[in-house]
Amino acid sequence: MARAATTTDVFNAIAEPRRREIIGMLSDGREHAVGDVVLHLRMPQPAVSKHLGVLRKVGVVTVSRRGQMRLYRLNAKELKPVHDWVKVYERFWTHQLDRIKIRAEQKMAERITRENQIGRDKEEK
Amino acid sequence: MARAATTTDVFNAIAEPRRREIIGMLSDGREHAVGDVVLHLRMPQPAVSKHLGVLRKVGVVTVSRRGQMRLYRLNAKELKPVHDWVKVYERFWTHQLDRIKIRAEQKMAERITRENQIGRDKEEK
DNA sequence: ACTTTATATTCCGTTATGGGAATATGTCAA
DNA sequence: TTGACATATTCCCATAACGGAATATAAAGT
Repeated sequence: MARAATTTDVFNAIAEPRRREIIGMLSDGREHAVGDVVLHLRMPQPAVSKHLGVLRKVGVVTVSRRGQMRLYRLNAKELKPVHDWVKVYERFWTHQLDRIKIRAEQKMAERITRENQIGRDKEEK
Repeated sequence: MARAATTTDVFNAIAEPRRREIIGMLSDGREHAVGDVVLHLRMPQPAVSKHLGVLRKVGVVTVSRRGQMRLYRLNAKELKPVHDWVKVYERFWTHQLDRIKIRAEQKMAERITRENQIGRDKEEK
């Protein structure tokens, strides 16, 4: 196997900086035509279409037609898995207090590890 | 050009499910030997070493040596960019109130778009 | 019917990816 | 030193990624 397809999950989809830019442009919650994105982000049209295609397959955007244009809209709830996943690590950089707690836990854990190690050493003797 | 290297930024690094698993295992803030990861996540050792290598290059983990083993520790603050980025979209799925507000904004935006469209149609006549 | 206009799709080339297997490096222990 | 152990690195493979250019589709306008 090679790499997992980008159309597989959201994490892969947002790995592309340009796709994140597109998402950012859609973050106003409004519909945007492909041409808008091309203009604002100054990307070649085929690139935009492709990236939007990826985002659509993952569900991060939805499409609707209006005349000859296609209007893309952000479906942000599909980003929730990313948020949920990374939220777990928030405590590592917020709140001095948490940081102290984490430190304490680490020290404790290390001590136990050390003691276990010593215990094992003795047994092996 | 192909894709940006995974070792380039965090978003690419966490795109790999297995790497997310490894990060998850390190989320206790303690040091873990490569062998621990191999055992707990049941991945072949070279795979683990490679993934840890990627995470280290991005700065998500740090290494230290203890005897013949290398102890990896999570450096979670490197995940903050991801958190910051995705936090922007939190409002889309939390709080009924926000959702209503967003809806209202959308309707309003659509009306304006529609009116502009009509305006343009008239001018072009 | 023909021509713009808007968007999608296809083809191609280069490059990186992740897995597996084998091998290298480095450390401890007898 | 020799050998067991822990981890890293290398090589090869199949795959898919992006970008660019060209082309296809499709809707509107004249």
